[in-house]
Amino acid sequence: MNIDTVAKKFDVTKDTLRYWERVGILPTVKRNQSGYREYSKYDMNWIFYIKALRHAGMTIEALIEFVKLYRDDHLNTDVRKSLLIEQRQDLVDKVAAINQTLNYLNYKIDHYEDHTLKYEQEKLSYEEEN
Amino acid sequence: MNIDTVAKKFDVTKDTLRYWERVGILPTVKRNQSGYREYSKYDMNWIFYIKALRHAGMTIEALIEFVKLYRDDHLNTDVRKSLLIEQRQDLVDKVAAINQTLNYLNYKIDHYEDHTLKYEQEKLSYEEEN
DNA sequence: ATAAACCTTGGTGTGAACTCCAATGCAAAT
DNA sequence: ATTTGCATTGGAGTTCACACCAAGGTTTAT
Repeated sequence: MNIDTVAKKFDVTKDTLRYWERVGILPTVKRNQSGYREYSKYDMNWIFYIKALRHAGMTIEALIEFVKLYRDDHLNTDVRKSLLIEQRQDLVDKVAAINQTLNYLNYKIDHYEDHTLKYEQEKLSYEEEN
Repeated sequence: MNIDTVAKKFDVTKDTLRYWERVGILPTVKRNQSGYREYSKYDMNWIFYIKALRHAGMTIEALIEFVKLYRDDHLNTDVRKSLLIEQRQDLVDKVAAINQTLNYLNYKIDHYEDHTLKYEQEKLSYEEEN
């Protein structure tokens, strides 16, 4: 598949695909005889995955670190698997953080009419030590 | 509370606090007789909230929109409450998106040893149409 | 065979969200 | 009273993650 087709398939720009490859979070894509990129299924799996992780808020920097390790041929499947587990933990943490904000919002919404309570709640929301 | 204390309390830089105020997502902070900012409890509630929403991926742009509406004195509590509910929905959507990526990761991890299956799964993960 | 429509690269530009800096004023310490 | 330190502002600089552009080669259409 050529770059334009892939870009449309995954709803990213061609520039983004070239950028991701250039900084090393996409593998080096095979070229045809005239130098055009030919994306394989393997490449597209990475595109799918990277797009999802970017969408979840992972930085390019973090992804570079991850794929550098992940694609290291010296690693066995166990180590690689544990990298995935680490990555999963990052996402779980992210969800937990957002859920905390959601709790805060839920409380605010539920007690909106009661302004005294609201004040007390907001006080509690970030002051645990005192 | 002065700017340095507040910055440390919420783990943001002083520059960021001034920036947030300048673009309008923090209320105009009261000054003491020598022009120094004096943060109130009310201000700090906003700092807490904005930090959480930024952390959850809300853009400054979106926050400007939100607070402009929210702080509009002409609004009654019902409208303001519905703004919070909208905001909550945004976060719920965000969590849902990350959870989808988590499902993908979970599958990858669970079937890591079986490379054939892995390939099939990755194929399925983004190809629903065909 | 010429034009239109792709692809390539290297490099520059852009917008968001800070981050830093210089000049200046106030405040606390010695 | 002078040094040290923290505050202020306006404005310039930085980083991230692309987006855009020009110059050139290739493929497809007419």
